[in-house]
Amino acid sequence: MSRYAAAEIEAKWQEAWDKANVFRAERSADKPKYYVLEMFPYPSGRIHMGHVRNYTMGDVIARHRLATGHNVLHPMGWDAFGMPAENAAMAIGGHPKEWTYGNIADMRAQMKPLGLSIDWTREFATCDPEYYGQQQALFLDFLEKGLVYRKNAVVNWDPVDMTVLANEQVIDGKGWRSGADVEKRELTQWFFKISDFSEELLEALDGLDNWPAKVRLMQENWIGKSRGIEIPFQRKDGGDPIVCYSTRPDTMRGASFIAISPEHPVSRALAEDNAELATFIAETRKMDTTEAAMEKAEKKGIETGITVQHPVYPDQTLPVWVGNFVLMDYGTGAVFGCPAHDQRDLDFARKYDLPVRNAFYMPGQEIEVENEALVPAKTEPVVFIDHFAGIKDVTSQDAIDNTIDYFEEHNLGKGQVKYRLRDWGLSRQRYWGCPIPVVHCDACGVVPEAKENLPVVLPDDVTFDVPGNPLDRHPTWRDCTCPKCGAAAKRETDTMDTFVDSSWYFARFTSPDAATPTNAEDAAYWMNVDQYIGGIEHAILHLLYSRFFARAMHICGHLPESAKEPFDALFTQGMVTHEIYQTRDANGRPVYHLPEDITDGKLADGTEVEIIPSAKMSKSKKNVVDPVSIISAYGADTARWFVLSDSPPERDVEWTASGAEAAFKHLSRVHRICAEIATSSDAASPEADEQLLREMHKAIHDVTGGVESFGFNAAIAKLYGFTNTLAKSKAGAAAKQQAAKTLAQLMSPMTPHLSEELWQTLGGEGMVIHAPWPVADEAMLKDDTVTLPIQINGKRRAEISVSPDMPKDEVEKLAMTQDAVIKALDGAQPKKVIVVPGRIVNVVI
RNA sequence: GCGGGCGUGAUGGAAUGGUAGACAUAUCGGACUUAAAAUCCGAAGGCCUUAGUGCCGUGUGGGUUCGAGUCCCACCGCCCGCACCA
Repeated sequence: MSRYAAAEIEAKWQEAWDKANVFRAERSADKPKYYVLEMFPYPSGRIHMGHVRNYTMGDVIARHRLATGHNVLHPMGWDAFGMPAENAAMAIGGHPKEWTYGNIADMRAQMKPLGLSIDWTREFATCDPEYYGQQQALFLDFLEKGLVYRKNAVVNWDPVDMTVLANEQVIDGKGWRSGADVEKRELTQWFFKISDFSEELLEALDGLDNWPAKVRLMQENWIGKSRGIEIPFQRKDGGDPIVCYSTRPDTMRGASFIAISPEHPVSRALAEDNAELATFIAETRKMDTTEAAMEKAEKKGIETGITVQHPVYPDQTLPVWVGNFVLMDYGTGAVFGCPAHDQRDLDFARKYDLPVRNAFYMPGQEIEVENEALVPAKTEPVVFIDHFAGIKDVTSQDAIDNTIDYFEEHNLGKGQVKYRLRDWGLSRQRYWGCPIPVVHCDACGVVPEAKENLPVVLPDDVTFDVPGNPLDRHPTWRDCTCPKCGAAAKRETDTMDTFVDSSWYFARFTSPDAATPTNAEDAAYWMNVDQYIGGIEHAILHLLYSRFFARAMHICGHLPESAKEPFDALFTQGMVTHEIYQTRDANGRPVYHLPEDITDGKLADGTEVEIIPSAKMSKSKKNVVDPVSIISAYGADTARWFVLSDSPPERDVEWTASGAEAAFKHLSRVHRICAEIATSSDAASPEADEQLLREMHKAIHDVTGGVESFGFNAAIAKLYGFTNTLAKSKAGAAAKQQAAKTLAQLMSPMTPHLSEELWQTLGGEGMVIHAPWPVADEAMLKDDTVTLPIQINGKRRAEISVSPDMPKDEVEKLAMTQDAVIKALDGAQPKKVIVVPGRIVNVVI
């Protein structure tokens, strides 16, 4: 009997699929379409287990849909622009373009052996001029519709390398290469007007029923709609009032200071003749621009000397401070501080000895705030002290509403709805990205490039021996003529954020060769993406940007109205993790070791290694397993089977050598069992046949359910069980062959090559990929008897075996005859008996 | 810091509010073998001088419920995101 020769089987069936052109997606009216998409990879050069897991999941869905009669679109491409290519060029020389296309070729070669059901004819990379040229066309359309504009924004500036740094390149406030203190610099940059869509993007979340609730919630919080109020505070020195924005005007009575942003016009004006303040503002500008860093940084302030009047209690005077924690981007760049009811304000007040005044307290306990701010939930009732709007015992939410009304009635302020969502800055001062297609003309100003001049192609003759954007120093690339007046002009040298590239690639896959960004018929037919799969790390930005882009593309006529929400269903999968093996060098610094160098917790020379629990696979920790070596050792089906087993897809899965070995052994076993069954001539056995077929229908039911609901691990557990049943069954050859063919089919989304081989061995007709998905017979799913546990006061004490249809009162009667029940009751009547048919009986005493 | 998530045997994990630990790994025992590998069969959450229809047990502490791994509150730990990483 032949062994399970994965390499041979896999090559053979991949060729057969190619020949039959099974994965080619063409529009068709006779079948329902199904578009399944996994987030496309960045071409780093090597595929990793995370890719294998992600693409295998998508492949299971795609192959299952194929088997259920759908016209499936399952494309693949490359998110190919970005910093790593430039970093590689700087570190090892070469050109980002060569590096990137070389990596794509390598990764494609590593991916193909997985046997994914991908229509490779639709493949593209975002760095192809054919793709980014259409992206430039989109940009021009957006510009025309007022969806893009220019404004000033700050960037991280490395004063030594004379270059703009990404947040990732700023480490503890210093440039990652130069180590110099990073400064902030203001540049004129392009922005997408995503904030115009705040309300729409928020409201439409409700309709995304097939998105994880957590992602919708994260997006809701990110958009951050708040109802608040703008309150002008009159300056005692007669200057323009300082307008504060607050979402908690119910705390007004406790206001004891005003804090304004260092970038606030008042701060800037004062700094001109206040050296101390100027220094403070300069210091603040050195802070990381990330929100996380701002929030974690020590809250500092400096008093301006300006005072304002409390709008409701005119005898109260509040000092105005400049605070490093106030963001100019949000609200009005000024807030009032209420230390009693806000922890940050309280810490600030304690630090600078500012007064702490309660606005309210909890009913029944009049607490003075000490070191912990009193912040009740908005729905909790509180007692207001001396409140101007005449409210006493109400919830904070009611108090907020009343206060806003009161302020509006008395002309003291204006209710305002605000969103946290900011416009999307897309300008990047880098070479390896999509050029922004505009020119700067001395006479006409900023002029969009003419569409017939697209694509604006990146020049190849650039060098990376010095930092900064090579486009800036290119001798001729910038030179162009103004599309408006024909005079000599200069190209924009900024390129687009790589998030732009990934915000519409899903639409481009519907017609990758179209001469416009999309083809209307193809987009109408294939959109939306029926199932999108990717990492939870993209829960906010990528998905929100894509939702915005779909709307903007609709406005410009590139997508139908129905594609405004481009992803019908979203699934966020977990990572592949691995243990970390570590030893220490002479200086006590950690040294990491590759898993393949470890045997029984030891290195080849016998040195014991420290085992650190599972963590995300990363090159620096060396806890990586190369899919290529796994595939050559065991085959793609084993790798696919393993990444789907054990862990639920949304959670992390730990790669273990023993697990991979076990997956291989199992597939070998299935191969062997099926080969035996194929040649078996056992006579039929009515009882055993019936039993096997019942189990087969249960397996069809459970595996189908698992595949359709992302319960791949559960589906695989069921397949293990069914394989055992089949192996032990005393059924006749015919029943066994039927069961084995079904097993091959049920496994085919996960182990497509092996399934084809088994199907052929068992005499199945054609290829399993063309066989319709089996359907479970409902009548075969019911058991004759069920075991009901009997609980007494919630603790299991006995069990009875009954027909699933036995009426409730009969089940109760039978339960009462059980020894354990009689003993526990001791002649008394039970307080209550709960019978859940088919589930449980609980006797309450 | 803020927003979101997760926490179950030695390990990965299963479990529409209804028998906690399915399935798998590692481990141990047995069969087969001259031997090993492979294969097959089986044991197994913890506790106990009472081995039971016993007690305890799903990060910690409370709560709701006839019944909680599951729902609610608080805390602890870990993970993801925080707008120029992709």
